Amino acid sequence: MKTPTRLDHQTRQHQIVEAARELIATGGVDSLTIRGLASRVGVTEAAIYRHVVSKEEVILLLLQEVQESLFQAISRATRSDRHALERLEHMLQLHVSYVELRQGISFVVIAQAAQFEEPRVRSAGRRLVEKYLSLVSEIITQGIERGEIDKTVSPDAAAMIFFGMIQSAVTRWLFDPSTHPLSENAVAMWVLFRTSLEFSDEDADRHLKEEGTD
Amino acid sequence: MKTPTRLDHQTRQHQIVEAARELIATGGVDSLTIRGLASRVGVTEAAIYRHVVSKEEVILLLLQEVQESLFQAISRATRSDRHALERLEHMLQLHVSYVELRQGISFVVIAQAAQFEEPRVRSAGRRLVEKYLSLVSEIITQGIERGEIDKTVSPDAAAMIFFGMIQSAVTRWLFDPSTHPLSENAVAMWVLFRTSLEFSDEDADRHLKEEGTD
DNA sequence: ATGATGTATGTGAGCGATTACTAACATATA
DNA sequence: TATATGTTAGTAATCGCTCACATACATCAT
Repeated sequence: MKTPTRLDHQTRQHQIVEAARELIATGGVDSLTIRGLASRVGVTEAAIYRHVVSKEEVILLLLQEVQESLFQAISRATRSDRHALERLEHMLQLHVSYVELRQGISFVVIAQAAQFEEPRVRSAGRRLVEKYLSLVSEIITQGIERGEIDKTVSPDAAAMIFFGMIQSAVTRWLFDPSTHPLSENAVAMWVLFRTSLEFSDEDADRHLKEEGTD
Repeated sequence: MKTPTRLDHQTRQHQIVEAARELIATGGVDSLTIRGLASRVGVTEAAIYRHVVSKEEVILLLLQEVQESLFQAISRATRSDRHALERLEHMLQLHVSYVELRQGISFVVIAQAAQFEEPRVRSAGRRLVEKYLSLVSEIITQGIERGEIDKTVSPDAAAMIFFGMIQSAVTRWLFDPSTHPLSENAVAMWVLFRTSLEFSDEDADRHLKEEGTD
C-alpha cells in the first residue's frame, strides 16, 4: 500500500498531460509552456523534467491522451448493433459532447500537429485523423453491407464529410461558443447529411426485403 | 513618375504580408517572427517597424489579405448565372485550387485566430468564416428559390457542411499532400454531398415545370 | 541650376522578457 | 544506502520591440 504523500511517476506524468490540456484549452497552444505546466502542477520547472524528457514529449503524450479519450468517448456508439445511421448519429452526439467537455482540444492539437516540423508529432496527429476516418468509414461500409445505407455511397468520402462537419462546427464554436452551440449545428448538419446516405424513397421497400443476403 | 529604387510604404507593407504568408506556409505559425520577416524581405528588424506597428498588425493584415484573395479566387463561381449546384461545384474547385496555391494558409490562420486571446485577431478570423458561410448559404437560398435545390434543405447547415468538406480535405492534405490530393477528395465528397441538395427523382419533373414562379 | 530642409526609410546595437532546458544539491521514502 | 523526486540557480537562445543615428529622395527658396 502506497503512502498518499508520494505520487508515482505515472500519476505525475498524467497530471502534467492534464495540465497541458487545460493550458491549451484556456489560452491556445502558445500558452503551453514548461513554466505554465510547472505552476499548474504545483512544482518547479526542473521537476517537470523528472517525468518528461522534453516539451515535445508532452505534446506527444497529449496527442496520445486525446486519441484515447476521444475514442473512449465515442466507443459507446461504435459497439452497438443498431442501424448504421443511428450509430453515426450517436457518434456525432458523443463527439460533440466530448468537444464541449474538453473545450475543443482535439481540433486545436490536430490543427497544430499538422503544421509541426517534427515528424513524430506530425505522424501522431496524422494517425489520429486516419484512425477516426477509418472508424467512420467502417461503420458506413458495414451499413452498406447490411443494406442500411445506399450502396452508391463512397465510405471514404462520407467519412471525410462526417469529420468535416465536426471541424466546421468546432471552428465556429471556438470563435463564439454562445451564438454557435455545437450540438444544434451538428444536429442540423446531420439531418441534411443523412439524406445523402439513405436510400431514395422508392428504393427503400425493395432494400428492406433484400436484407440478409450475405 | 517614381524612381524604381524607392519603394513606397504600401508596397513594402505588402511585401511584409507576403513574407508572413510564406513563412507560415513553410514552417507553421510558430515560424512567423519579426526576424524571419526581416530576413525574407531583405531588411533589418527595425525596418519592419517602419511599415507595421506590431506583430499583431502583421497577423491582422495577413487575415485581411487571405480574406481578399480567397474571395477573389472564388468570385468567378459566385457571379455566374448558372445552376446553383454548378456554382457550388465550381466554387469548391476554385477554393481547392486556392488552397493548393497558397499551401493551406487560410486553414492555418483561421485555426490560429480561433485560439488567439487578442479580440481583434479573433473577430477578424470569425468575420472571415462567417462571410464565407454567408456566401455559400446565399447561393443555396437562391438555388431553393429557383427550384434548383430541395426546399427542405437548411441553407446554414448546408453551408457548414460545405465549409467542413474543405476543412476535412485540407487537414488530411496538410499531413500528407501526396497521398491525399485535395481535388480528388473534394470531388468525391461533392458527388456525395450534392445528392442531399438535389430533389429526389420522382420530384424532379414536377419542380422543373414549376420554374419561374416568382 | 543649386543648395537647404524635411520626410521616409534604412541600419546597428541593445533592451527586457521569455523560452526550453540543465547542473548541483536537498530530501524523503524504500 | 539507494533511488525517486524535488529545489535553486543558472544557461544560451530567441522573442517583440526601441533608440540613436545614417541616408536617400522630394520639395522649395534663392
